[in-house]
Amino acid sequence: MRSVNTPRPATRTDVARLAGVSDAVVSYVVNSGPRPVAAATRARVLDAIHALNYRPNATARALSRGMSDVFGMLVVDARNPFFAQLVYAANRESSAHGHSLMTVSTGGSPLSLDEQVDELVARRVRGLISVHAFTPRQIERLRGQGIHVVVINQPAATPGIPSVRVDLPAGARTAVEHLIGHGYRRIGFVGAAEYRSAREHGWADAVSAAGLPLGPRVLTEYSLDGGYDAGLQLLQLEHRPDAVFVSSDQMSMGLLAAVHAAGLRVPEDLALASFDGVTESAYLWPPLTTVRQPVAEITAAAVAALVADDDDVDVVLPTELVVRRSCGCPP
Amino acid sequence: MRSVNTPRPATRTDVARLAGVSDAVVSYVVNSGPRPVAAATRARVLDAIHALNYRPNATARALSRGMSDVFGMLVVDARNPFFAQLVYAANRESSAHGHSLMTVSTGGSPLSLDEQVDELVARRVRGLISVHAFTPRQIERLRGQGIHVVVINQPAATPGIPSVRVDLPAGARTAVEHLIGHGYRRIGFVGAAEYRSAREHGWADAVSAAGLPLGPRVLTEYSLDGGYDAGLQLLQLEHRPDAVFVSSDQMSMGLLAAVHAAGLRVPEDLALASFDGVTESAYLWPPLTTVRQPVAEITAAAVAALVADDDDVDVVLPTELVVRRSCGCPP
DNA sequence: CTGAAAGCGCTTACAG
DNA sequence: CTGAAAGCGCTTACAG
Repeated sequence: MRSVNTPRPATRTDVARLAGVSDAVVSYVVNSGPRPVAAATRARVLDAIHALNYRPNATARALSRGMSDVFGMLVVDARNPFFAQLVYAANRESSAHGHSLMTVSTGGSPLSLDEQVDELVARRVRGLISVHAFTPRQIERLRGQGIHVVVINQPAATPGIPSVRVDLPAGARTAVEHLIGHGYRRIGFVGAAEYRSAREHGWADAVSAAGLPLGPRVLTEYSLDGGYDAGLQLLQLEHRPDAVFVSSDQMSMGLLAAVHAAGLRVPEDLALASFDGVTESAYLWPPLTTVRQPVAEITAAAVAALVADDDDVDVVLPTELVVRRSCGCPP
Repeated sequence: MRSVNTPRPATRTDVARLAGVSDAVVSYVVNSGPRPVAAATRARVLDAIHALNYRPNATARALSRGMSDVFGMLVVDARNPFFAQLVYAANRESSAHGHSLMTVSTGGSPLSLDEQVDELVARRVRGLISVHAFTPRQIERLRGQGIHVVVINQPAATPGIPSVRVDLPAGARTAVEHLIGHGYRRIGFVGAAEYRSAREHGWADAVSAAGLPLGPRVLTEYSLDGGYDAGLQLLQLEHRPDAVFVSSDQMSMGLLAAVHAAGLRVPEDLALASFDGVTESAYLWPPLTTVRQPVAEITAAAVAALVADDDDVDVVLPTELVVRRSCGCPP
């Protein structure tokens, strides 16, 4: 059972009393403003803070300021390694700016996206990093609450809202061009229905530009199982592709499992180029040739946009093709 | 640039005014208590809430109650798939109980564990789910702030603090016994220095009980790279083991990469049994035989302990050996 | 440079 | 069943 007398944490008033100053002065030194404090006074306050092990109550501050110092982050599923790395990086980046991060995996919740955003709004998060696009109505609502928003990794910028993204079609194109350079002539595509366009267009452009016919296209889910399924479908085809561009490393991992289970080999029976460049991609067999998204730079730019509060930001970051063995390159 | 006149969100007073009642009554209906409200009044309030799209301000509520409705969660690194799954499950479980979850990956932060806990304390989190053990001093401090704590996945219970765990040695034992059943006689161990004892003891017990000599033991980091390194070390040994028990699926993934890179095969050249049972383990090549930890049950019990506020809880959950191909079993 | 005081949006005894 | 009022721990004009 819980012990009876729980000593309450020190408050700003306790500190003020001990230091012999007013509450306001304690606030001034804790926040380094907005008014100046004499050096001697400041020292006394600091001593008192230390002696009492005082930590400002973040909820009181949030109420008073009308805004917390928490950022919210919306991803589809933080178990996907790419999102996991984004969240991890965003966490570090937010901390560096004195903010905490509250992450929600929107997929797999019984609540709608709007309801999940509402929860964050109720907590008065100061900013929101979202991999979901928002409708003008949603943006208006968020803005009405004074919440800054930045949308990341969407194929295109939403007007009037800061966005940080990567040139998805260009990234896909470099991967497919690399596959073409290997001499593969029948290049398939695996992607997800919802986000199909950007990466798929990159694939289609590269294939067409090389004067080749479009290979088979499989649309599935962004998941391990989706990738596995896609692999199965591809392998069952009467006329199999000799290479495939897969829209995410997680899908590639699933697809690889399907190929192995069929007793076939990558790249000999089916070459593969992937997208994301998560750490795991180097540890799969074979190691993935993949388009690396600059996770640290994405989150850094996103947090910067939140902090700067400039709605006209549209940062487009470059991707980088990481060549490993799944495409057929030598070790 | 941001639009000028941001309409402020509706407050409880707005609702009260519209419904023609006092602020207190709005509170009573929002919280279904602590005082009863007449049905007709209640209906008017609900209408007003709806009309104004009112959402209670969570920060004001937290200040007033002295406690937020947020749970904190401490993991080492949420990019590790096992932790990612724990976090995901804890998130869902918390939501089901009306709580939000704020997760922090303690590794890789420049802050100490104490400092990271302090941040959560400053936010007045109501409870804390931690994969780290706490010292009596830390527990005392947390308790002093009225914060409930539950420690998960530690090898042993901390007296006076609720804990939810798995029988680590028993789990390891079943995996190693399975390996022994295959006829392997020289069985190695891969684990991490910090948590070595529990899983390592299980391995050692099973090996000794079978009258076999202990195979080589490699201590490294809980990471992909740690697993890769361990694989390298094992393969360089003059007298290689014919099987190995690896302490985590993430490490196993790294080790598998090392084996493949060396042109060797699992299980033919080195059989493998792993620990955790993350989703990914089924998609590796070969699929991992692994000791599955009941992630959903762990988080459910942890949240239940937090909600119940009973310090004497010590839940020990069973693991389950999932047999796949890495141990040498047929597909 | 410092302090007294109002206010942030809630909750909760206390009266009625 | 309902309301007036104090209080949670901060911040921030406003005076001095």
